[in-house]
Amino acid sequence: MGKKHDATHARIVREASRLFRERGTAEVGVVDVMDAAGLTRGGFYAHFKNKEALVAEAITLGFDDARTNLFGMPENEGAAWLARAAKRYLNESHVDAVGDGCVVAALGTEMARHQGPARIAFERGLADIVEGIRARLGEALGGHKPGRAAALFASWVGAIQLARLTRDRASCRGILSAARHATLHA
Amino acid sequence: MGKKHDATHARIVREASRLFRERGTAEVGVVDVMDAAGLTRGGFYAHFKNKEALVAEAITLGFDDARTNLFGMPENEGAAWLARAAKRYLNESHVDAVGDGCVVAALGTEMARHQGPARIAFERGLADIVEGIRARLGEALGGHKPGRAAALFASWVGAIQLARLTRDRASCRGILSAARHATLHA
DNA sequence: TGTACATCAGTGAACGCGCGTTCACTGATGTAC
DNA sequence: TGTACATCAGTGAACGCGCGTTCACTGATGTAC
Repeated sequence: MGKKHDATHARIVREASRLFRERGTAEVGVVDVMDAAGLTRGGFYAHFKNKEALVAEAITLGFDDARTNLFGMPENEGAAWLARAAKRYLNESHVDAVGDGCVVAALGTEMARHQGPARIAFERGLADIVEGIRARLGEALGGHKPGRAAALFASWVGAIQLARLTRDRASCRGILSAARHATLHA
Repeated sequence: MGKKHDATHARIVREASRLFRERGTAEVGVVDVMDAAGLTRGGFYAHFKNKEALVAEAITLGFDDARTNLFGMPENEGAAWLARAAKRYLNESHVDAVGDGCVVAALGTEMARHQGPARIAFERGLADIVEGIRARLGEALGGHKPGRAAALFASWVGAIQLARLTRDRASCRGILSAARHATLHA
């Protein structure tokens, strides 16, 4: 496995991760991904066993992005972290940038039905996120209560999804604002 | 259009609504739906212009179910309604019964990417739900604040989705319990 | 009431198309001596 | 340094399959007289 091979592999996964979030794993074909990576269809199987393997890698990359977004800032615990993370997650540009946004908000419902490697990757990524939130909440913010971190994250995921289903821009902003408020005054 | 035609039509839509929620609109074919309704593929186009039209009707039926579940009980406003609705929505049987469960929790992310009649039907159904919640919350529970009802519903939708992505039963219960708690102590 | 015809509701074979996957191949890069 | 060969990375045509859709048809139900 040479350097060029690895670089190409990474490029395919990155394009796939973006396309899958934008249009769904079922709606985006192997050809679409290879086109986006500037390659032809045949080369795909020199990099992946099959499409399912690509979906799994693309999801893992998506969760890397999510961790960076949620945890990659100076504030790293307690109320300061929570306020900052809510701002970074619950905003209009996240609603618009589906391809670069949270993989749970983009693919959550279809992954809940999925089986196989991609589903495994998704569960692992989600568990990591929830654990990261739990640790940062600490006891003061209820991080020790079972399900608290997951339910908090769920409220963010749901808010982004509903905002994306709301064409009216003012309503969209209202949802985000109410979700932030609920997060910070719970 | 005779009575038999109408009854068959309704049966197709009911089976479709269940199958689409269970397995997704892209993953369920016209043949799957017709098989479930005890018919052959060819008859489909005597009832629907195309698959998209069926998806739209199935979604509308799904929202009918959702309204019945959320609003069809004696308690009809304020804290009493909220407590009862949270119990009916945020429970384990809802997590398990995907085909009979909330259409937003089942198809939310893929509908956010969808265009056309099905998307229109989805937006309308969702707006109805949110308006129903807003009205029942009243001023005392913040129903007059823009986005409050939508953000509340979003937290429920997200909780069901994350619970469905959590294999461990205890964690699943923890999410539901935390989401109920957050709803009632906001 | 009975007969003849029209409409209804659904059948099942066939179609075109797009998708995931395979495979023989080619030009570019690396290696041995 | 130059030559001969091996490996690498990707090409592009072809395949089988499943899906949405069409269509000529058939048996059952309804209607006119």
